[in-house]
Amino acid sequence: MTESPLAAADIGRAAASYREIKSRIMDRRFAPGEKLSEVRLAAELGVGRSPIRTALARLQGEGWIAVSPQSGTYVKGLTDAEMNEVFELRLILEPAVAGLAAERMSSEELAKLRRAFEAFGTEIAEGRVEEYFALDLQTHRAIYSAAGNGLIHGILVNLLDKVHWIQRTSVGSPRPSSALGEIRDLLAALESRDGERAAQVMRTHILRTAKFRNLPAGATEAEAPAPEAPAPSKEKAEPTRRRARAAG
Amino acid sequence: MTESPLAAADIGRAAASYREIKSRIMDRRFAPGEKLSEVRLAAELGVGRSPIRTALARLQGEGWIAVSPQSGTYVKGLTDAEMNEVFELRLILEPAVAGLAAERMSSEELAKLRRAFEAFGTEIAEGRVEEYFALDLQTHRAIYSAAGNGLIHGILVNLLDKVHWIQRTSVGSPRPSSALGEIRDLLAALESRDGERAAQVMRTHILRTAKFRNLPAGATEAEAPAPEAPAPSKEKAEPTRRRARAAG
DNA sequence: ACTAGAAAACTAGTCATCTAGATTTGTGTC
DNA sequence: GACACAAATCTAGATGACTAGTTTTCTAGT
Repeated sequence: MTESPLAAADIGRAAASYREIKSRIMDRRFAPGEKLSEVRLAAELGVGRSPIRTALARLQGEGWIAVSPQSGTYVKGLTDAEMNEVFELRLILEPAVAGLAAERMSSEELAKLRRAFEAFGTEIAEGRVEEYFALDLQTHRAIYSAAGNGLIHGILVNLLDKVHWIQRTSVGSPRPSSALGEIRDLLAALESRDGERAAQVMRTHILRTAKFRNLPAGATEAEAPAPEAPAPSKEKAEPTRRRARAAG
Repeated sequence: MTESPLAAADIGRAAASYREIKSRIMDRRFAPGEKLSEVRLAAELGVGRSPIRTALARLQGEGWIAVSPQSGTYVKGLTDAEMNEVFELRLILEPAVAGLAAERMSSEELAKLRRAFEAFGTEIAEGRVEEYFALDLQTHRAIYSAAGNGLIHGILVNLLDKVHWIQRTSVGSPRPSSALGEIRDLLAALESRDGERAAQVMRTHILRTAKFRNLPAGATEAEAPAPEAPAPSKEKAEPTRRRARAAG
């Protein structure tokens, strides 16, 4: 029943399955530690097992799930250590990419970013948090593209998804209006075509973002105490006990 | 006939197929532009199509092949632009990772690298080029591991495979004994626990490596004039005409 | 009630088969 | 010979059946 969310739109059932499953992981309808049965997913999405397997293989490659042969497929949450790894990688790549973008971004693209920034206003009002996130996302993505390196672009886009997941996982995260100033500085650096400065501003921006993510650390602890992924190793793992399906 | 190179050793047929296919791509038994039929691979490796598909999906994710639905799977060579992308990414990541490694590498691991270096000798004699490459590889891998970031480690290991492929693709590459001095400097920087210096030395090392790679540019042009990959895009591509199998 | 062990259920891995679409080949026409 | 069109062939995509292994559940024995 329910519905058939993916009727092989026009991208193939495997790609559609990938999108749907990843989407559910991203918004935590599939929580970390949850078991994903191929047959159940196939039935639920109205496709055979093959496209599901293709989708899961890709998700595994991107680090979203872990497969234990003959046992089960589990949603892999990021441990604190892995979150730090993501942060560390961003801190290396993003400033460098911002530096490249300062030299390579087209004036048109830059003007577009500037317009989007001006349109936003001067502070992050109550209900406009999502809007700010969108602006931030647009800025980062534009920088990734402008750097003109497809390899790095792919890595960063995937990384940004993980950051997004982390943000949704952690506490609602306070974000002061000063964050807008960071984007303003970033734009200014890009417009001045000063790679060094753009890199430095980006570095600061990411450090601040992480600071507002890290402080929960023991405060809100949303729901599950410590589900996490059940050891991606081929060894005898200890998969968390099968949990009742959250989704209706 | 031939043989059955992978009898599902102990890692599963899919993983074995992945290794074998990637190995053949790496040493150019599967050349860029060559068409890889799933059924042919399956027959050749003595497995069904499913493990082949799993292996190909992974190789696709890593950028080694491109799949055109209902048309064919093609070995994806790296264009000059993509080689530059690899180089650019290395130039960003490796110095940063070397910096981390300088702070985090254990003294034992460091001593092991030192021993391997001392054992090599003072210059790269005639028949010892492969030996030098092994030393270089060992050093780089040790640094990747010592940085203690699994995410970056995975990226760099995959990247190193591409570098390896590029090296085998380009001209035999001249490598002067001065390259040994670079490794010596690198080790010294690591031993002094000076992250900044390690990063700078690594940066120089990579720049020199690239220099000796780039100079062919129009010299030896080994075999195929310009096979390359047939547009990974979903659009109407122009797959190179099926070529006779090179392997006997 | 509790443990041990057997049986049932469930899992991903693999295979053979079928399908839809792209490509190549063959053939007739001019 | 050159072109247009149709048929045959080859491709990856997808499916259902089956396998080997794990995990859970049931049951017998104490």
